[in-house]
Amino acid sequence: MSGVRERARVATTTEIVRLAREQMAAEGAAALSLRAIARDMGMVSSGIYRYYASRDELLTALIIDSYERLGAVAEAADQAVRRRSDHRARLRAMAGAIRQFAIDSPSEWALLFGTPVPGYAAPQDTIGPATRYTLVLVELLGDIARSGVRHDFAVPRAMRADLVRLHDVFGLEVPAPTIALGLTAWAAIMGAVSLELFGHLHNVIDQPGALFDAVVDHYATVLAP
Amino acid sequence: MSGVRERARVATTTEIVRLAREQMAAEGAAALSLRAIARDMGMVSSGIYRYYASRDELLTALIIDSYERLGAVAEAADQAVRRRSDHRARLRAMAGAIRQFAIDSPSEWALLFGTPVPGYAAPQDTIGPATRYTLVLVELLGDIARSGVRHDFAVPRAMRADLVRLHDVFGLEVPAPTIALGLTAWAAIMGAVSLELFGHLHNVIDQPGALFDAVVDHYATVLAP
DNA sequence: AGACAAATGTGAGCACCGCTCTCGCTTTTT
DNA sequence: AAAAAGCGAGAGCGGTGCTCACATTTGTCT
Repeated sequence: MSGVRERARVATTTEIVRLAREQMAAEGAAALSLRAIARDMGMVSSGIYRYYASRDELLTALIIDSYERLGAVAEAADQAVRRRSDHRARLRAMAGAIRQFAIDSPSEWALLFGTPVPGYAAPQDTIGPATRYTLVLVELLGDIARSGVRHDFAVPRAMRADLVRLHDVFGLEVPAPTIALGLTAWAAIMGAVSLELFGHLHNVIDQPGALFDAVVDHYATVLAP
Repeated sequence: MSGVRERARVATTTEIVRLAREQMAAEGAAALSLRAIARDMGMVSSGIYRYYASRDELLTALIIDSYERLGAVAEAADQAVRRRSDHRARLRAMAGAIRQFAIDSPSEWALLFGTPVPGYAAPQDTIGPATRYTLVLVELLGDIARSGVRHDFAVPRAMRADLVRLHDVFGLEVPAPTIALGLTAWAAIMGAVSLELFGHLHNVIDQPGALFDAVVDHYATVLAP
């Protein structure tokens, strides 16, 4: 156990992932080529398949890794706000970190939130890491609720059962209107970042980041008055 | 002029687009294959290039067409609301039509708002049709403003210059806070639809459409109180 | 009506892709 | 020391976008 081979294997897989990220950053996620990675490693193309059984498997590994990193930056941004009761600052920090992640590595953002790769179905392994960054928002909503803030929002009928389930199964102690508004904020943040990143704002406004600012400002006042 | 040849050419290009849509619906936008289209038409693969010089050119044609259709459904939904002063109903109708478009043809939605195809840069031809569906929202915002509603929203600094430009260049007579909030609503709607369509809600809530409902409800009260 | 040119389709070919399989070689386990 | 498992090489299959020389069809102009 823990022989030369194992260490070599870890090194090889790490190198594959590194080259995959490099290639993804340069050419986009859909252009990821196992053959090119093998070529860069001085290996014959079939050798890659000893480490990743298919292109989808490598994609899954990259996706999980990206979700973890996104979760990590969101958590770090939230934790960096010293005054924990400054909920607006925490929302701004969290959302800003998510946007910065997208700007820093657009290919990763596209991998996570862009068009699903055709024929690729996200396996179970991804759903855990995928929810990590959303938990930061849920935590914040909990703190807002605990501070006594109550939101006046008529929760849509279709959402009520889900919120009851979240309460019963996950022990979520946040009022339904707060969660519902929080999910709305989540959608708006994700939408603003994606619209900005995918270039849909260039023909509307000159400073694409302004839409993000507006979204965050709006929800800062809505969620943490 | 207007000879047999021209009609045959139109028929062929139409057939190509039809088959492309079919294929896209079945396998996703990124899996679109010129060879497969040629095969379906009983033509040798190189023949396609007489009609579309490249895969990207065909994609551009599909994108423009999809933008036009999205714009058309949004316009139709808005126009179908008889009481023009019922701004909430118009917002719901417009947003609902956009969501329905996405659900009906997810591959088209992915083509417009998903990951940009790697190496593909949207040419100038697309920006006109691309803005058509947003004009429906802008029109609505104008009617809301003209009805006397004033929104209390601090427009982000980065957005002010853009809104001034929209006013000066396009003659947009809508107060800045209204436009800013409207753009926020736009981001939220797009985000909710994309999150739902790309399957990012399945692990959060059971009824993915509920988030969309919440978003629309929220902005109905915010924009048209 | 006939000549000419443009439009159209053909088939071979290039370079790439994901992926499979077999064959030796090496490291690890028994 | 023998058996097993892991690994890289190489050939090969079927697919892709795209180019090019060639033949054929078709519309137009003299």
